[in-house]
Amino acid sequence: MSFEDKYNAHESEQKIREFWQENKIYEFDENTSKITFSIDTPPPTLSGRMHIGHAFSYTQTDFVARYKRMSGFEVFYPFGTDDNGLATEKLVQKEKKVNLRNQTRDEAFRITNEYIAENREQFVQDWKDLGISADFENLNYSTIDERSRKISQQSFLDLYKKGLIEQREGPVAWDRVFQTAIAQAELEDLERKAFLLYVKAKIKSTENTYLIYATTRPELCFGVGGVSVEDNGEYVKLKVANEFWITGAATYLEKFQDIDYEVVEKLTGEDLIGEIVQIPYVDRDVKVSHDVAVKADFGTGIAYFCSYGGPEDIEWFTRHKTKPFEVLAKDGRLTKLGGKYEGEVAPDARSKITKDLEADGFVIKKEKKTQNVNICERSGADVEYIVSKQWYVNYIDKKEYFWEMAQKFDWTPEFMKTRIENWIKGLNWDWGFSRQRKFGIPIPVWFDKEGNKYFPESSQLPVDPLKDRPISAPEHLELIPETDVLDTWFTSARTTQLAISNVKSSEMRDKLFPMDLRPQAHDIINFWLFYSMAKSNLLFECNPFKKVAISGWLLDPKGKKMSKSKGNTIAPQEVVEKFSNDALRFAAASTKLGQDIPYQEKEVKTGLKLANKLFNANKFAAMLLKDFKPEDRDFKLDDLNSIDKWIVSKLQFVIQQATTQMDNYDISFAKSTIEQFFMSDVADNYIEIVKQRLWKPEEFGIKEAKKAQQALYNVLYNSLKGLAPFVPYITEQVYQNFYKDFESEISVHKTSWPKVNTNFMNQEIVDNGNLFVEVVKQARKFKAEKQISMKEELSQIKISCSNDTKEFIENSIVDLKNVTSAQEIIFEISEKFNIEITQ
RNA sequence: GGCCCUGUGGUCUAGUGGUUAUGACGUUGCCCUUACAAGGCGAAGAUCGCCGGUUCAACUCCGGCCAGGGCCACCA
Repeated sequence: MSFEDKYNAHESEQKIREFWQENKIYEFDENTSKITFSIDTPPPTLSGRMHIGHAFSYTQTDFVARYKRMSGFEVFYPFGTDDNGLATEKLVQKEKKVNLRNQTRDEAFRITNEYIAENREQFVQDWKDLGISADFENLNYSTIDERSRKISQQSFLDLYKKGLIEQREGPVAWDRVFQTAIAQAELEDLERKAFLLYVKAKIKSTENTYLIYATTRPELCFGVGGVSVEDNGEYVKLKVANEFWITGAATYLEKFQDIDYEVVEKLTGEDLIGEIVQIPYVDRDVKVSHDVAVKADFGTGIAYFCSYGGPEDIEWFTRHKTKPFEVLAKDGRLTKLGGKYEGEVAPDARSKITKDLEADGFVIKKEKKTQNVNICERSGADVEYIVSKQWYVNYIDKKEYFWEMAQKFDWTPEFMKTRIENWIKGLNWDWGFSRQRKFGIPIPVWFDKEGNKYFPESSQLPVDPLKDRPISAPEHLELIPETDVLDTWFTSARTTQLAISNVKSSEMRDKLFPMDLRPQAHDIINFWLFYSMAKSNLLFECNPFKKVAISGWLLDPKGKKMSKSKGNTIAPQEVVEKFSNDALRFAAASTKLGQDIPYQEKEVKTGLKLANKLFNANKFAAMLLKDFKPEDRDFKLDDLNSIDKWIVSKLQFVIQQATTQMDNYDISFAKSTIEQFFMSDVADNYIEIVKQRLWKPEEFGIKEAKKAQQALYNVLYNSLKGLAPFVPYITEQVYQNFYKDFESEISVHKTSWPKVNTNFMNQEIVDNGNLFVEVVKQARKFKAEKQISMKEELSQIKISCSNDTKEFIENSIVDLKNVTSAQEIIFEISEKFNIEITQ
């Protein structure tokens, strides 16, 4: 192949991609003797198309994969899709025009998997286009496919056998729209306005005396479990008209400014404990008690707890050994306990009861307040806490162990470790993993009439309890199937095993686990990362991967979060259309791991520039190396002229530095180390300096030209290999056009990462060469300032330098004269380096 | 409220005790120099968020403050 006139990125990338596919360049060889490097690639949700944040984070992983491959590892680089969740369910329903909830599970799986099979190729194409070097053909999975269901259900059985799983009744965070339990991690914060009502509750034992409590959830009063005060706290009794109000001593001045009152008595919490109060509309006695959560100087110093206003209330009930009341049903509506408000959803009941309380004179004050409430991430409804029977992985007592194991990961960047630390240390709940949804992987359990549990044999997995029976159960026994499904994280926490299950050789499977690298974005540290490590540690007492590399978010050019609703998203497909895949990858290579960075189109532009430069410099080299032979690749440093030695020697330092940077996952640094060497030292300087010697061997000598050819081939080829992980298309194109005639590998991506040749490393040569280049720069500057052409001749350049430098420069004096067009170059021995130019 | 990250020319960014403070984009002058006009070679442009401290020496270390972003928690 040879070089076209101009580099056409789109055409070229298309052809190169086909070439890779035909030749299976990135296929994983499970019979390899090489050391493996395994990557737990995040499976994207099969929906819509790849977004630009994906483009950046996946390429960042790809740089590592390609580097490792070139460094001699057999890279295990799978690519699955996460199709187990609501997003997929919605998508399939929309595209297939079916309601999956009306189907049997088997049918729902069949339809979904059919959809995935039909669309996977197209969906994954964006990643392939980007040059992600995963083994898409052999190492794939879907989190809803049969293998995945089997693995998920097996891990349920394993955890159960270990005694870590339990089904129990208890309060759970609840999504009333989807009518399912949800996890701590599925909550989202929402800031909004709410009314804080100050309500009076009559003390039964004393006439006209009331406790004042405040609440934002008046509709939950029917679930009141008690009223609490702080036992040692100070309270006051106020006389208001002909009533007596009891409230906190520290705050009444501020709270009741608008009210005409008179302080009649000072009290402590002790004085109130044991009293019976009447909460408006609640026809049940409520006792006043002490509770640690109540502070006399906060609010009114008096609080009621209901089932359930929030997690705090749940603990409150536990502390007081009080049985909760079922005020809200699973659809989020008030039960018959709610009296006249029965059937209303909480927000509606709230506004109605507020009006009633006000009308009946129970509200003494109404405060508008900004509050942060938890809403369900998926439905957007207020989170309610209700009592129901759920399945749990009991791990709350293992927080310390988890934190210990989390510290064993090799974190990049290091500070992301504190995220998981905060999360683990702040965990309050066991892992409630059952979901009351139809679409999902079923929990593999049956019950008999007495409530005994029956489990399937491993050999029959995956099962659907709704249609299957456990082999072990007596034939005529009547069994009731469990209808709940597993939380999606229960499945995606095992992506390592899912990916590895593609491998046939069990020996190889063992080698691949734990995986070497888990790349992921920081927003799911508390989900995917945490659940993955928790589950692996519960099952095997080991971490599922060794290194964690956390990528940042890609923000819009102004540094704001991209979102569809804001309309500030950028489609990677359009960027590629405008520039190229290499260019987009280059931009991704410019960002530091773990940092949120704004998208800068100029970086993409710079990437295209680099690709053009690679094309042109190598096209030029191909012309000048017409008579170059494979055996010419070998040379000794001493065979070369001094400026040739310079570029070859400098290359060694560059390789050394870039290799260290890659090993430390300092990807953007490695990229710019090589890029700068190639752009500045090789293209701008070295090639310019030796151009004439290469062009005119008849004038400057065949032997002299050969030296430059040898150095040029060496530095260009190694630069090409060093840039191959970042811009795989253009480097492959150039390799196919030229280097393939000299090298044995079929693809540049099968060649090895540049190695440092210590015989070529010489700091003195590099220093002197840099001074040589300085002379060139000064001459250019001189001409630029005089506004004359670069071709214009200079009569003399006088260089003041050390004797060593003089000898170095003199050895390449012909090149210096050529590049500066100086007629005469004279030297003066001096400690201080200086250049004088005469026109 | 606790914790984490960030603050360097117009914009983005490198820089972990001594540098003429890096590079890119943008701006600008010259040049169609036999690879490259989606180019080449130059130039201009930064009191390194603010205030203190440590030090012979601070963009760099320490403390405080300010600003932006994030995580977690609280939320009667």
